[in-house]
Amino acid sequence: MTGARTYDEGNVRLWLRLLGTTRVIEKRLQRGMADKHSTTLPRFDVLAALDRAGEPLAMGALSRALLVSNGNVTGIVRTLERDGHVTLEPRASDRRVSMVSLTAQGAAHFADLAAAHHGWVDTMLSGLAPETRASLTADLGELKAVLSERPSA
Amino acid sequence: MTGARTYDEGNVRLWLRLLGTTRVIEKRLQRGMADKHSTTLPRFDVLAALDRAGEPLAMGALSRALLVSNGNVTGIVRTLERDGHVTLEPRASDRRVSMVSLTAQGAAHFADLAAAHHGWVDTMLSGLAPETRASLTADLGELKAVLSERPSA
DNA sequence: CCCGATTGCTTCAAACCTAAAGCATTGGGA
DNA sequence: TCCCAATGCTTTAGGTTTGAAGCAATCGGG
Repeated sequence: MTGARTYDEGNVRLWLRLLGTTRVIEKRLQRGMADKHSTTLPRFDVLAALDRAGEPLAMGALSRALLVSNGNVTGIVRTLERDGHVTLEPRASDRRVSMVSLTAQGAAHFADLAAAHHGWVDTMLSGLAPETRASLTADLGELKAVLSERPSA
Repeated sequence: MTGARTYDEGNVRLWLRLLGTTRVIEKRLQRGMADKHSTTLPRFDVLAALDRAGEPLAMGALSRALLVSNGNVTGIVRTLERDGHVTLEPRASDRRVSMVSLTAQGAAHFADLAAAHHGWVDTMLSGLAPETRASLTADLGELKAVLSERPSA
């Protein structure tokens, strides 16, 4: 006998598969960013958030959008600023707030990165059967909803 | 007109969902490990690999099992050794190799962590419909196979 | 108006992570 | 036997990440 379980083994199996596949894809993207464009995924994520917003964002808005800590964004934005991809300026109406803007150079850089990123993702996932891709996308949407309903585990 | 696409938008959408759900779960587990057990996921991963193997593992075997760099394992194992959870010893037949063993304390510690970890995962995923869980698990298996077929993007 | 709480961000210590360089050991060919 | 390439690990520099402490600016009650 294996004794009474206090948890369902199937859920752990699902989690390990989710984690495993995500890590493999993420490592390949990370490697591509480093090898072909001398940058990193976190920097790409910040540029993507700014591009998506279409307007300057506060540091706090960035950290909420990316699900990372405030201090983390400070460091990443600092290197992006050093490399000329973004500029920082206090908001006139509240000087505590630092607004981050994409420069023309940053926007052009991001366009390159996004094209490469999308191409890599497409290459990696294109071997998947269309119906598998559809059901994965739908099921992950359901999972996301389940996770939202129970915010704190 | 949007012009000819060189990639399929649906693949990127799937990737973003995969990444988003994985990050949410991972952050909660990370938080739980820190708050309830004063440890981290990478440390847990190393202990899990040793427990799973059931015998001492070389540093290189650990880094391959965890998909992380060699130097990374060096650092994590160093802190685990400092805290008395593992011991390090050169292999007699080849002194270049460092064998990592779980101590009794490390094994007991891991048992606690594993129970908590499985409980958290079970709680987070238990809201999922059984058939959704089954199809997710199966589809992720297919995705994993697809990724294995094309090792380098 | 004033002062204490709040808010937005930065700094800090500790840990994680990688690629590249370095060190020690091993093994194979001349 | 000797040497040198290959192997296993560690070190290093640079970047990512967090939580907590700290600083500056703002806001609100008295």
